[in-house]
Amino acid sequence: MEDQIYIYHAEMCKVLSHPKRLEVINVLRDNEMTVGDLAERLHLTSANLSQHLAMMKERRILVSRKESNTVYYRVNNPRMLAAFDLLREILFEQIRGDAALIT
Amino acid sequence: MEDQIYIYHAEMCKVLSHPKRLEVINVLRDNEMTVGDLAERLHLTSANLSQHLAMMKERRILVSRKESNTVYYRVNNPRMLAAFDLLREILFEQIRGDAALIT
DNA sequence: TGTCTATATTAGAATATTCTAATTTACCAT
DNA sequence: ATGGTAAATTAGAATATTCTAATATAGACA
Repeated sequence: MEDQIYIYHAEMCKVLSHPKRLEVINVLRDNEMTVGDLAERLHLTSANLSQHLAMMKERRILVSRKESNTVYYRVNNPRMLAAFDLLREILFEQIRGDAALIT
Repeated sequence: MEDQIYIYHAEMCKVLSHPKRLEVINVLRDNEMTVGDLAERLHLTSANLSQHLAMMKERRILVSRKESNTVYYRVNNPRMLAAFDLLREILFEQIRGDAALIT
């Protein structure tokens, strides 16, 4: 069903609709990182971050690998970064437009 | 602040995180439409649709024009359609990958 | 003015999301 | 085995989102 695609699409957007989850994507843009390092970088508790990561992994935005005790996460698909960047550019364009109105 | 960009970005994604709002974007891809026609097409009450439209207009995903009694909505920026299409393609790619695993 | 039609707004109940704190699991080292 | 460390899971309170139903607004026209 066509409806189902909209539901998947919406679910994907929902995962992207949290500032910290977006920051995870951006920080993992070209490096994998451990949960601990990410938690420190984003100022999140590792419990809370684990929840965000699980959600992103479930939607296959991220993948992980385990090395002994620590888990490394990375972005699964570079096209997701392209989508991230495109939306961000649209936002910048809007903000630039607003600034121009004020001046 | 850099944080503020993530917040804006997340808010934009939140608006995109509802199947009916995504359907609005797709249906308005190359036509403007009245609230009534959209409501019928999407099987929504016009009250509920109005709420979705107001939200999308506030984030400038949509713009409207009024002609006497009726209001026409359209997509504000074609790049938003590009972002829509890109994410949708990533989803299709994922789903194709899943299907391949099953076969 | 009064009425009709199209859209918007508001209030509130049902549901979903988010964070914190506590517990659990997995793996390593002694 | 025991203890230590990294990450994941669970429960639950606080907050946010969504829909429905009722009301309000704006414009057309008799």
